[in-house]
Amino acid sequence: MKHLVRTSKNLGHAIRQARKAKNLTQKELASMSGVWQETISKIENGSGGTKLETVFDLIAALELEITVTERSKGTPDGLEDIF
Amino acid sequence: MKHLVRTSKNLGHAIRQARKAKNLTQKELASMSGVWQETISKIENGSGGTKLETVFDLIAALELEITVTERSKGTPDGLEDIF
DNA sequence: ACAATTTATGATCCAGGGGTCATATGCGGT
DNA sequence: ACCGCATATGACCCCTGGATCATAAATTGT
Repeated sequence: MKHLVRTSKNLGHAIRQARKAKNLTQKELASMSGVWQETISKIENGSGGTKLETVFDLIAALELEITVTERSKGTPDGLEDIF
Repeated sequence: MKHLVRTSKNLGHAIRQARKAKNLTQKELASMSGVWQETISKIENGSGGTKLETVFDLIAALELEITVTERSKGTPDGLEDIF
């Protein structure tokens, strides 16, 4: 699954989805990532202003990766989840 | 060009590279993105703690995109720039 | 419907980010 | 070596994110 992320809300969705896919509770993810459960809740719900490092911690714990590329020109291949 | 981003430093490199590729000065990028030149300087040099929104602003101005995917298992295809 | 677990909300505190301005340092061109 | 633009640094203030704790609300299982 590939998530195009343009907003905090997008990111929140991607993280929640990945967490659910691994059957983790926020609390579990919290203890694996070092990010508080309350903070995870806010992030998953797209509350903005999150710090990059916090995101990196979650991404790492969820075994995801972030890539930055040139914006795809043509028609997107339709397989991404774009929130 | 594809940048795997795990740290603020990675992000900084990706942004600087994209800016250079478009022949923009930090000041120009600043006025196009609404992010201060001084802040861009810090981000490009990998100073941590940046807020997500700031990054999104820069990414958008540079016509880049961020994607979140499952961490690639096997051998990376060797074509990415991994800082 | 209830109990237990999970998630959200609310408040407090503190550190640090980013806006802002001034200035210093760096660097390309001649 | 000098000049001008580019980038970096430093200081200040304000605001907000995240740690932390308590608790409310929602969800899940039986």
